[in-house]
Amino acid sequence: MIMIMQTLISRLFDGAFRQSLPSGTTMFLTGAPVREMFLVESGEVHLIRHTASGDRLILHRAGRGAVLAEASAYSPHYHCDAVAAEAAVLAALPKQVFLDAMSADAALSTAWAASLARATQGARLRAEIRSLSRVSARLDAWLEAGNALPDKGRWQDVAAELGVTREALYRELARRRRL
Amino acid sequence: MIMIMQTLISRLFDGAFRQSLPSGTTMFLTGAPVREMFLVESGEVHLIRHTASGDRLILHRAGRGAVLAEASAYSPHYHCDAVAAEAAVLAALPKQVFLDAMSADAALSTAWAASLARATQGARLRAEIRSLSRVSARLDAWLEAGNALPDKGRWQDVAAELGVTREALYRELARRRRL
DNA sequence: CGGCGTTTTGAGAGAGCTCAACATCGGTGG
DNA sequence: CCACCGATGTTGAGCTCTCTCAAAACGCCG
Repeated sequence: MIMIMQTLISRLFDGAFRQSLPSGTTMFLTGAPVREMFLVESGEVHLIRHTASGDRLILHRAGRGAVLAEASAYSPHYHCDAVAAEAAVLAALPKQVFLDAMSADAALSTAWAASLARATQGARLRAEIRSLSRVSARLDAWLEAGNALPDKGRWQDVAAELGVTREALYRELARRRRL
Repeated sequence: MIMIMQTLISRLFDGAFRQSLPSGTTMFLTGAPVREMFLVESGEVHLIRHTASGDRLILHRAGRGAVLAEASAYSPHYHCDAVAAEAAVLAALPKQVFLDAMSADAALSTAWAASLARATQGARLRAEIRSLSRVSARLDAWLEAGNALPDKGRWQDVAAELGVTREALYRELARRRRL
C-alpha cells in the first residue's frame, strides 16, 4: 500500500527534467523563490538552516524517493538551504505543474497527503526521542519505534539520528554488549 | 492565505458530531481501529506514546484548530494514545467521509496537504532544536524561528517545547536578563 | 489572610561532550 | 606483499552543563 502510493508520486516526476548534483552542490538557498518541486532520485540532499550562533540544523536528510522541502509547494520562497550531502540526481517539476497535478488527481493527492502525514509523524517522534536526556533511553525509544541497528560502518548515522555524539553511542553499545 | 486554508478544514467539521472531554479523558488508545477523524475545537489534547523504559513521549500537543493524529487517516489503527490535557471539545467525522471530502474537493485537499507540510516543517525544526546540547543554543534557535517569549506564567511551556527542565530555562533567562 | 502555581536560586550528582590516543578494516599504490 | 591512508570503531580522562532535589520568594485569587 505504502509502496504503491510512493510510486504514484515518483511517477509524477517521470517526464521531468533531471539534474545531477556533485556532492557539496547547493540546490537552493533560504529566501530564493520556489519555482520547482524536486524529487530525489538517488543520493542524499540535506535541508539546512543556520542559526545566528553558528549551529547547523539539518532539518531533513532527503534520500531516494523523497520530495525536497515539501512545504515549499505552498510557500513563495524557501525557508532553508538544500545541499547535496553526496552526489545526487534530482527530478524537477515546475511548482504549478506539481500543484495542478495534485488538484486534478485525487489518488495522487491522497498519496501526497499520506506521505506528508507520515513524515510529520516521524519528525514528531524524532523530536521526542531527542528530548530524552539519556542516550540509553533514546536508543530504546528508537529501537521500539521499529528501527534496527544497521551493520557496523553505519553506526555514526544512528548517532546522528539520535542526536548524540558517536562516542556516546559507541559507549552505550559497548555497555549493552557486555550484558 | 493560511487562515483561509485552515478555515477550510475546520469548515469540513461544521456539521460533525461534537464531543466534550473532561481533562484527563482518554480519547483513543494505541492499536484501536480508526473510525473517525477529530478536530480540536477547544482545549488541548496530547498524543502520547509510552516506551518500555517508562518514558512518556508527547508526540503532539494538539490545540484549537488541529486535526488529531493526521496519519490515522491513512492507517487502519492508531499508533499512539490521545488524552485530554485540559477539558476539550472535539468534532468527529467518519474517516471515510473525511477522505471522500478530500478526494472530492481539490481546494480542501490542497489546504490539508499544506497544513501537513507545515506540520512536518515545524516538527523537523523542533527535532533539530532539541538535538542542540546547550539550553542557550536551543532558546536562540527557537527565537530565531520566529517564536517569542510569552508572558510570565507560561515560561514552563517554553521549557517543555525546548525539551529542557524549567529550572534550566529559568537560569538561562536570568543569565540573559543580567546582560 | 491563606493556598497554589510560578519563578528564583542553591548545591551536588550524573551524564554527555570534548579532546586525545589507539585499534581495525578496506582500499590504493608502490 | 606490504606500507600507507582514511574512515570507523574503542576507550580514557577531565570539563561542563543539565538534571535532580530542595528551599524560598512572588503573585494571584478565593
